[in-house]
Amino acid sequence: MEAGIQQRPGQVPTDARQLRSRGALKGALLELLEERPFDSLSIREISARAGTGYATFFRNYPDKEALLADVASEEIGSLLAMTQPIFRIESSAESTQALCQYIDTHRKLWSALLTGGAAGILRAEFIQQARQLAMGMPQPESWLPADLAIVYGAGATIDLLAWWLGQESDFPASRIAGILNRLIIAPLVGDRTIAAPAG
Amino acid sequence: MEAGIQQRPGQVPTDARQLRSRGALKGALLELLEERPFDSLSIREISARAGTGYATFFRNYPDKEALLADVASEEIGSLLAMTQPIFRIESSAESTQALCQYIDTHRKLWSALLTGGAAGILRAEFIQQARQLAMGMPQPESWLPADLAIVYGAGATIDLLAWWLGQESDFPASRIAGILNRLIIAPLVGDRTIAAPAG
Amino acid sequence: MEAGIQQRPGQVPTDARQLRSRGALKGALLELLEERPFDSLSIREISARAGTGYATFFRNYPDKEALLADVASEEIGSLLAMTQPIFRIESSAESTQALCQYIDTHRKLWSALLTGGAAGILRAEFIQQARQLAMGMPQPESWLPADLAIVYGAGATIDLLAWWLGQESDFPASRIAGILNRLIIAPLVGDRTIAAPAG
Amino acid sequence: MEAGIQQRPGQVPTDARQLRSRGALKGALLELLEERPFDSLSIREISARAGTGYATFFRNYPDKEALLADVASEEIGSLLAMTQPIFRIESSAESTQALCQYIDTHRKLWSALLTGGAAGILRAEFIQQARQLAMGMPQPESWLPADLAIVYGAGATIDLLAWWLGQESDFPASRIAGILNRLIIAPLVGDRTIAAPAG
DNA sequence: CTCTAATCGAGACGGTACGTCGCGTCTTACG
DNA sequence: CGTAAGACGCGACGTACCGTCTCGATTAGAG
Repeated sequence: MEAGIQQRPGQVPTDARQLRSRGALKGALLELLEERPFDSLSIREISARAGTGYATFFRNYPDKEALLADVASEEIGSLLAMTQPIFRIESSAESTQALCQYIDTHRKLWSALLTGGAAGILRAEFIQQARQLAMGMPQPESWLPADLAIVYGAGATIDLLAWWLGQESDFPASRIAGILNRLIIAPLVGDRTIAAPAG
Repeated sequence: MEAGIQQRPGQVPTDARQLRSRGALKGALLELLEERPFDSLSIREISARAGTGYATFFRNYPDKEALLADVASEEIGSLLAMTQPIFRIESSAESTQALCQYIDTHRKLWSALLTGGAAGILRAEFIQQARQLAMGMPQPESWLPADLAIVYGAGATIDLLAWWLGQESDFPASRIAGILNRLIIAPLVGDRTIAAPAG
Repeated sequence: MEAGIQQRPGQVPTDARQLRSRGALKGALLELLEERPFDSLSIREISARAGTGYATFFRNYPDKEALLADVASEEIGSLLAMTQPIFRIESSAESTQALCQYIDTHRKLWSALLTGGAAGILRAEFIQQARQLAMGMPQPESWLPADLAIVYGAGATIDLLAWWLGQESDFPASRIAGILNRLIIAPLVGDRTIAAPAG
Repeated sequence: MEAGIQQRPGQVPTDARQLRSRGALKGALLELLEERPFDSLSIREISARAGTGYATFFRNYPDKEALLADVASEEIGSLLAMTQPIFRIESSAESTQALCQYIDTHRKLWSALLTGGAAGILRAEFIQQARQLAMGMPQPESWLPADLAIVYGAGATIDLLAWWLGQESDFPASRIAGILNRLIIAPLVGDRTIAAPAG
């Protein structure tokens, strides 16, 4: 019988064919996301673009969302790898700068990921990876539940970036980084020197 | 000739039958939202629950989202009517208190609205009404684009409330109001007395 | 909800749309049967030929076989209406003549019905109608169970006709009628004058 | 190179592994036939039951029907070997007796073979072997085309046996043999002494 | 208080995507 | 290094829902 997913979720398959299929599907999704919003894509369409059989999709992912989550997981991984120490006080300014620069460089991809039906899944994936990162970090502030700090920090960052990417006018990455720092990061880490640099 | 919607959008119908139909549909949606997430509801199901004919749905709303937007618009209207002066510095503490109290009182409803596929539309509706409210208010801060202030304020508030409603443990409304105030409102209005009440 | 068949099986619908759909489907099936064997036809293909939506097929018939049974039922009805008294001794010769003539006239249709995967359903439908007809008739012979008489008579007749229609050479209907009479009918009704006309 | 069938159809393989595979497949089919109708069996299922690889099936048979034909051919061979002289006048009574006895002894197997989707292939296989047997025999009767005699004789016999095996009540083999003799064999061979034993 | 037209229920229809299944081929990875 | 396991492309299946449509039957509100 060949029903169901052969690989456990989160497990990279070893079979070269599966690797090829998944790669093709991920690539096709990224391509299509730059053309149309996520919701409007059908599995048939993604499979066709990937040059893969329709049923093969289900051999690798239970649904469209799982594929997006896979893609999102990778992209967010790249993003966070670049901006790891974002929550450390001493370097948050540099981190937010790096993050916004990275997004700006891959603006088209991230526009696709953050606008359209994909945002929800991206947010969830971002929060999850943030949780992973936060495990070894100290409790930020007593008045703020740790989990809320993560959910809020990740969610608000996503919102801010989505707003940025959705604007017509051209805000430079540095300005957005500054806002991100002052509006979101600073209140989280309790650093007053950021909140009022001019003071 | 009964094609299309008889009433212009945003226009309340005068015919008693239409009023009854819309009321029944809104009620049915609210009922069902407390049972299952929005995405999983079908128009057929909502119509059946409302005791209304299937086609009648389309005589009143173009799609499922429009009905949700209608419901959301009303609920958010009630919410904001109760907490109007939230962005005025002198009364933000009281406003956030009132807001969280209101949500807590209608906890079940707002859980349904903010968790499940409905959140996106709620957020959009909330932002739109926030924009209306903000029209007569002064530009908050120069470093922060006005529209971003609204989008961020509304979005982050929604996120915070959604996190709260999704928690198992019982955070009192007052504590959430405090966090809301310090984490979101204060950085927006630039009031340092909130961000560091002990200072 | 619109799942399932709205009309009880064997019940002719009153809705004009359903009548039209069923008629179109039956016609399409008959057309296609003259082109390719029944097994190789897909529901999609029949629907397309009928100019009817794919899902509409299932609104009217549970599967391909049911549609064939419907068509078969009608055709066999016409056939038997023409040859009712086939099992009455005094007129069996005339009846078999009429039957074979009728088949010969509609040779193409009956070739399609009796060759290809359709034969099994045709046989079943024929047996069922034969059972109906036989209800008011006397027990034929004690050595022969009544039900077997029907099953055998109907089945063997179908086989004979199928053989005839599958032949290249041109047997006249009258000859087949004679064989049918002598080989199948006579042993059933126990008439020796048919079995040995020369005796 | 494993494309295509290594053995010509009708050719018994010499390779021990192929012999083992085919045997296992035939055995598995026979087992499964006693559980569910032929149509509902899948090649995957038969292979699994046989303990053989899925692809191995195709190395030995082009499709499911070919395997059934192989099985059927053997079983019919055994059957006919036991009842060879069925069409010889002088011994038809004994032959039909033997045939029905044999079927009765292997009732379960033959029930499976004659009821369910397998009947068609069995009928074809039976007719083919009957044609082989009939090659050396004289033209039975001038009014009856020789090929029709075979097709009809084989088909009607199959029908009669299928009816018998499908009955709830317990007809003894001898009675069925009598009916077979009188209803089918006698008209074919033109023996009036069978058709009316009491006369 | 009547009559006319809008609205209603019911539900069939053409479409489209879903997720499952089985086929027959072809590639892998293992023994 | 040969063979089982099984992934693949293909395509049909039957289901679900969408949004449109055609029916009477009912009912509201203008005259």
